[in-house]
Amino acid sequence: MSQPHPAPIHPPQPPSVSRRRARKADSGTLPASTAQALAETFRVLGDPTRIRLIAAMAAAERCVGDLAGIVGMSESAVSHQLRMMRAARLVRTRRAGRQVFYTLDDGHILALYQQGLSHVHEPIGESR
Amino acid sequence: MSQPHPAPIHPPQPPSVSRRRARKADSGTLPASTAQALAETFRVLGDPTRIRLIAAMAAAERCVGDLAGIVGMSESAVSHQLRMMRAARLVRTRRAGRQVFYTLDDGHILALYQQGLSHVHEPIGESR
DNA sequence: GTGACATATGAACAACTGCTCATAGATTAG
DNA sequence: CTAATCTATGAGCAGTTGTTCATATGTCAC
Repeated sequence: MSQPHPAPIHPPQPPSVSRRRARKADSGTLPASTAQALAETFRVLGDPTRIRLIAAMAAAERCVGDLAGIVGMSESAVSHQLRMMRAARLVRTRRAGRQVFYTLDDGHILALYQQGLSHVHEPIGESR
Repeated sequence: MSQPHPAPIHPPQPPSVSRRRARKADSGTLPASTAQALAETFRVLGDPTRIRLIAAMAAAERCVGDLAGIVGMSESAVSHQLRMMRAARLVRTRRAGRQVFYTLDDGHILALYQQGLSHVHEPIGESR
């Protein structure tokens, strides 16, 4: 806290050289590796093409060619994206002959997608 | 579908010039604007610094200086990030004297954060 | 008004992203 | 084996991102 929050008194403070943390091993901090991993998950979700791929897979298991058709991109571009999504454990693969079918990795991914949708569809005045 | 999915028969097909969509106005597609908005939300969540800011605000309302201390970055850098997060409607502001306090915009953001955490903390074998 | 503090903003730049194109690998039919 | 099909991968490059630094704005004490 840079200044005493509760009581709105604002005395000019000494240089405040050493910025204090809010607490010590406090709530509000995350292990760096956790923050990294979580950000990585959201980062991969944070692209319109990949969101459309997620949407397509939320409806059904899809092969690469189908996904390319659905999002209107080259199979190469889609394959690159799927590779990233797989590395981030957003999707799983299943091979069937020449085709490789992609599905959402687990319920958490679907839940994230749906939770995100409910935020986006919210009126600008918000629920609080 | 590039090939008949249900029955795993793989006859060599004609050039398949026109890639067919999976269906017409099918499930599995999203209005472009929705995909864009959803991706934007996830994109802003997709950075370790911003995730740590979210974590800090999930615990309590915070002013810019505190947030800078918590994540160990300059107040300028944090202010830039908060501006982006505000534009994406992830956070709200409240001014109190010289300080500006930031909080998560609504319950959806907290839910996304927590849902993401539960994905990240999952064993690599997944819940299926 | 001046000075101190808290926050915001613009420019600049290295680092990264997402696509295309060419090529390689994997699988199956004949 | 060869040819066809489906998918994966590497290089290259325009566009974007996250920081730093300098500067501006806002608020309060005096």
